[in-house]
Amino acid sequence: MSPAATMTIDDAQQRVLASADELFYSRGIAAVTMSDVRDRSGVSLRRLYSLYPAKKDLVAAWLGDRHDTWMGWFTESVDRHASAGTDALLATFDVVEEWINSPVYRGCGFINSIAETTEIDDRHRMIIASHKRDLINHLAALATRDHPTSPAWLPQAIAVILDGAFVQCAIFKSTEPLRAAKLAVRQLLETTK
Amino acid sequence: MSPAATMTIDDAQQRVLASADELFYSRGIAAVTMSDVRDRSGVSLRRLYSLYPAKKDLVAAWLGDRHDTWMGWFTESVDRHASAGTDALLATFDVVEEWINSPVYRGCGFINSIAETTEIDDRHRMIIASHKRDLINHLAALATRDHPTSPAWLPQAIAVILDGAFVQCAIFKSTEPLRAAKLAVRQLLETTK
DNA sequence: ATACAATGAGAATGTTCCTTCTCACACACT
DNA sequence: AGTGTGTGAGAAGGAACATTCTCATTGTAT
Repeated sequence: MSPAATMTIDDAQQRVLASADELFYSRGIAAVTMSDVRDRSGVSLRRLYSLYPAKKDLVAAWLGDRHDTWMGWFTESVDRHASAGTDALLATFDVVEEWINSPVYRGCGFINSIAETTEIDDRHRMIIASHKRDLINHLAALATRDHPTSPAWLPQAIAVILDGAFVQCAIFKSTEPLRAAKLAVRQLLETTK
Repeated sequence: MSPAATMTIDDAQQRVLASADELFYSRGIAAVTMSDVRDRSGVSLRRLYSLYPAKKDLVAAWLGDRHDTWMGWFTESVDRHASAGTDALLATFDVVEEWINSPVYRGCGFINSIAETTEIDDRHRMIIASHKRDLINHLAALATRDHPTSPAWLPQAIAVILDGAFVQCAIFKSTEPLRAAKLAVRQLLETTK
């Protein structure tokens, strides 16, 4: 009944998703071939296609997986900084700075992906929009908790500022845009306290 | 001596650049073939390749051309709004709102392009970074003129906010992010006056 | 009118994929 | 040990596309 396998289904799936993340994020979707994913994951093309019937299915799985991973990392890191005394909304900038400073940083994978029109369809766009919506919602929860008198537009504005910083730090290969962004948010928080 | 031509060189170049802009901006670079550019411009493949020896050369010409066009449109529109009495830095959001509301809006062409890793090389990345740098410099000039006591980070922060709004308005197909962004900038300007 | 040089139209070339298929092997169960 | 199903390796099929090439045509200068 159980299939002869040098690797369990779950194991293969995990390896594929991990490889897909490294490849798609660092090179972009179009620049990664299914053979590249096979080479890095060690999962044969046959198995790869039995897990994900087409590249677009793998891309969708990757986006979903990256959303889970990224949001998990982000919320936990912000919590950690916030419990260390930093204002939670300001802490988002410290958290993001670590990411942007890492050598693998290449902008926001979701923003990058949506520009790859030959690789992305409406299902993918939906996942990307949900990701950004979830980020806004999380910022809104932090604002409600720590800045109860702040204006309703603040979480959306901070999300805009974060996305702008993701983009500009990638374009300029610098964290200067992020620092300006943080100063702006600090000012907003001080004057809406 | 002068070549037999149904179209002058300048005319062909202009038609190619106009077509390239419509196609590359609306569909993305990878999704546009050289034959698409020929079909829309009416300039034969042979001529197209004599003007631009490779697709990447056409892409570079397009990016340069779009920078000129976009910055020209932007600075003039902001001037117009500002001379009508609106604060120049705030006016940038009204100007941008017109663009984002237009049916062709598909985000910032430069931000979109840089994510198309198979189509973009270092020369292109340089043009894109220059474009963003020029935008920041223009905002800095407006700030110096109209908000002489504003902090040094303000122009960079506004540029970050604009880029974030470009991105989020494209992802959500909505101007809501832009409105939140404008409110944030209004607040920044009021509190740093 | 004639010959030349450049051009347009689009066929041909070469490459790069995604996806499917073949074949020989390995494991599971008898 | 024997049989059958599932699998890995990688070849094969088919499509898309950048770029080059062919050939008939057109405009130009004599």
